[in-house]
Amino acid sequence: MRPVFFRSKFGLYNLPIFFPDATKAVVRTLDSRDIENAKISGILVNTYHLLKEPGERVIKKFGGVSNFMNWNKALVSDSGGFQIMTLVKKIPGNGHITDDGVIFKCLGSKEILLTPEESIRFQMNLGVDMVIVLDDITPQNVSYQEAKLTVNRTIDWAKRSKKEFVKLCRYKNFTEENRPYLIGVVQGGAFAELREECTQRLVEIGFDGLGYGGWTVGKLDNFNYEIARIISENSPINYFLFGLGIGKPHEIVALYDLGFRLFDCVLPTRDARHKRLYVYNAKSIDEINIKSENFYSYYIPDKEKHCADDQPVSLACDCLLCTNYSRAYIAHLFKIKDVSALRLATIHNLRFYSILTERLRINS
RNA sequence: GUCAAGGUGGCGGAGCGGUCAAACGCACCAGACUGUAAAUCUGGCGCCCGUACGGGCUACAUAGGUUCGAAUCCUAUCCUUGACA
Repeated sequence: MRPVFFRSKFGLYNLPIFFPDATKAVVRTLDSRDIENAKISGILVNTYHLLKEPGERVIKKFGGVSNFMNWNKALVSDSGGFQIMTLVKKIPGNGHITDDGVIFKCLGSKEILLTPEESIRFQMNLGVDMVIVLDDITPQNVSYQEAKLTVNRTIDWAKRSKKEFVKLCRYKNFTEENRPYLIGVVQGGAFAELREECTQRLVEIGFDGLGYGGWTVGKLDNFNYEIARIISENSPINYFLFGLGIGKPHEIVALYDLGFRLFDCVLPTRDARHKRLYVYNAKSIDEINIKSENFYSYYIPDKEKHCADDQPVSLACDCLLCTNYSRAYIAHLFKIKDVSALRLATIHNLRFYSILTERLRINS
C-alpha cells in the first residue's frame, strides 16, 4: 500500500497533499494564515531562490523557513534542478552545467554555485520535512543519447546527494523517526527504457520516494501517464511518489490512481493571478464527483457579462471569496486592478485544490 | 461678435499630399500558463467574402473644390475650447 501519511515536525498529514509553490518563502499575494485558511497542509519552497534571497545567513538566523514565514505545517523544498532547466539550459550565457554542479549567473546577481551536496546541505538548513535531490532535467525533443547523459548525471548526483544526506543526518543527530524524507527524481524524457532504468537505479541508491517532473510532459492533454506508470511500477510500494509541477486537477486525479500522493504546482496560484478561477461543476462540496469526465470548469472574472452576477464564484466551495462575495464583486476587483482580487482568487484556487485532495481521500 | 487653436476608429491620441483601414495606449474579444525570471504573455479588434495569402466596400465633423492621388491643401457651414470685446 502506498503511504497514507506525511510526517512533518508539526504532525502527521493525510495523503494526498497538494503543496502550493511558495518559491521564495511566500505564496504570492498570500500570507501564511491565508494559506492555512485555504486548508492547505503543506507548501514547497525553492533552494535556488532562497539561496539568492534572502540568503542562507537570514534563514539560519531564524532557524529555518518555518520560523521565518511562521508556517507551522508540512514544508518541502525543491532542489534547484528545475532552475537549471529554466534559467541555465534555456537561456544561453546564464550559467553552465558541469558534472560537478551548476553555476547560475543570471539576473545581475552574484554567481551561485549549486552542487548536489550544496543543495542537500542548504535544504537541511531550511528545516524542511522533505528534501529533493538535485537532478539534471532531460530537455524536450532531445536524442536518446542526450537523454541518456542527463539520466547518468542525475544518477551520479543522486548518489552524491544521498551520501551527503546521510552524513548530515548523522551530524545533526537525526533518527529514522525524525529525519527529513529524501526523494530522488526520475529523468529520461519520453524514453520509457531510460525512465525505467533511471527509476531502478535510484531505488538501488535508496530513497523515501521518487519525483516525476511535469516539465517534460507532452503538450496540453497529451500528458504522459505512461511514464508515470513506469515509475510507479518500478518503485517500492512504500515509496512516496511526487508529481513535481503537476498539475491540472484531472492530471492529479489520474496520477493519484497511479500511486502518486504528493503534488506541487504553480497553476492554481498563477492562474488565480491571471484571472482563471477553478469551479467544481457541482451544487455543493458533497456533490463533487471527481470521477466524472468534466468535474470542473473555469470562471474568468473579467467578462463583462459577469459584472452584475450576484452568485458566488462556486457553490461547491467554502473559501473566503465564495462565502462572502459575488462574481460581480471579484470581477470588479480585477477590473480596477485591486490587489485584493489576486489574494481572494488565489485563496479560492488553493481551496479548490485542497478540496480536490479531500475528495481523493474520500474516494479511495 | 472678432481673433486663435482644434474637430481622427468605443475612448485617449499620433499622422499633416501617396507606403493609411490609419502608430501607440486604454477598453473589449479569444487563447496560453504545469518542481514560479510570470498581478504575465500571445493573437484579434470598421464592414463583407476567404482557413490563410488576399480581395471588395465604407471611413479621419458636414458639403463642395484643387490634384493622377486628400485624414493631410483650399472654400463654406456646423460644433468645441481659449483670449479679446
